[in-house]
Amino acid sequence: MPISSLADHIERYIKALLDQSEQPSLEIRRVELAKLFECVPSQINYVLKTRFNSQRGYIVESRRGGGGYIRIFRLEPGHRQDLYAWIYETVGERLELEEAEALLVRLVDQDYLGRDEAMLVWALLRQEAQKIDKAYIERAVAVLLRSMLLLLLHGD
Amino acid sequence: MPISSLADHIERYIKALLDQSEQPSLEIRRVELAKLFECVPSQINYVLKTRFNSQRGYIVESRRGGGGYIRIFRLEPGHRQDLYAWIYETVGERLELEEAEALLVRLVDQDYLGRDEAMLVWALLRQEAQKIDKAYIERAVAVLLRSMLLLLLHGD
DNA sequence: GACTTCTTGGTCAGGGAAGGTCAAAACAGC
DNA sequence: GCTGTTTTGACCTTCCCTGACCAAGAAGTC
Repeated sequence: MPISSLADHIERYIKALLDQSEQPSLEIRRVELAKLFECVPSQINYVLKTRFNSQRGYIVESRRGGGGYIRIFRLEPGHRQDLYAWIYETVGERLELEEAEALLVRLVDQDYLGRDEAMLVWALLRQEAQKIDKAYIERAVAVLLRSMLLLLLHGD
Repeated sequence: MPISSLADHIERYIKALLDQSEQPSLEIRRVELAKLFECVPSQINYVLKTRFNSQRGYIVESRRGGGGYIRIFRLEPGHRQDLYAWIYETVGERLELEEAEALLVRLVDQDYLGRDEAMLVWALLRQEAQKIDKAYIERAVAVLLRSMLLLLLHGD
């Protein structure tokens, strides 16, 4: 691997912008960034996909058409990126309710989550799971728990 | 500094007028607005159709001919006590992504939700929805949005 | 009252301006 | 050479904006 590929440069540039920004999110225009680094626009997508995915603690949202943009959220400013990777790994694509409960307990034990927050997540999870077709419960639990955790952990 | 199209500017202008106004409604003349923003009159219709539809909590009424006008009603937010019931009702069992976005915009407009929070929920929603089997997207969106909203609004 | 004209607003299709996807080529490190 | 990563380009989707044409109400004319 080269010390610094073009993708690495773009990654550093975006992270610097995020550092400067007061807000938790940043808006860029794909064409402009591409022009700045003298590359094709789709290179930006590659960087976003490999460096700014949710496993690494980022969420990317975009809009096409005139006035389009790409918005990047940094879930946790600074450190502890591994927490997000861990959540993605642990939750996975399917999760039983019992596993979800165990996971919540663990997060509370390790002080990533308050007890009240965990209870609320648990209550919501159970309530929604009740209404879901058996065949999809495990998938739904995974998606639900992951989203709620990302939402909660981001404020700390 | 959000990236803004002309439609976004017109939207903000109209909303500012509504905010200033004592009444929940506002009367405009299509030509005048168009002149103000140096665009074609039909651009105003585009803004009304995409930003001030009933999904987003607005009702538009108009009249042609001499002395014609366009009147925009902003539906007042329900009482805070009703918020949960309202969310359950509005989200329902299935929800299209488009409807979810409209609901989020509305909650921000009516100050139930911060702009940053709403953008994050939206980003998470889109991201998770992408990975879900088409046949279940609308059910999943409903469940996800409801959970995230209840999680965020809890405590207000 | 019927006709005409003027004054508004409405609709819709098409071009343009973003961003997305995917597969193949190029490249770097063993 | 083999493998995994990067880079590119062709093609696609979504959203914005305009202009030509349509519809309706008001006011004047006979």
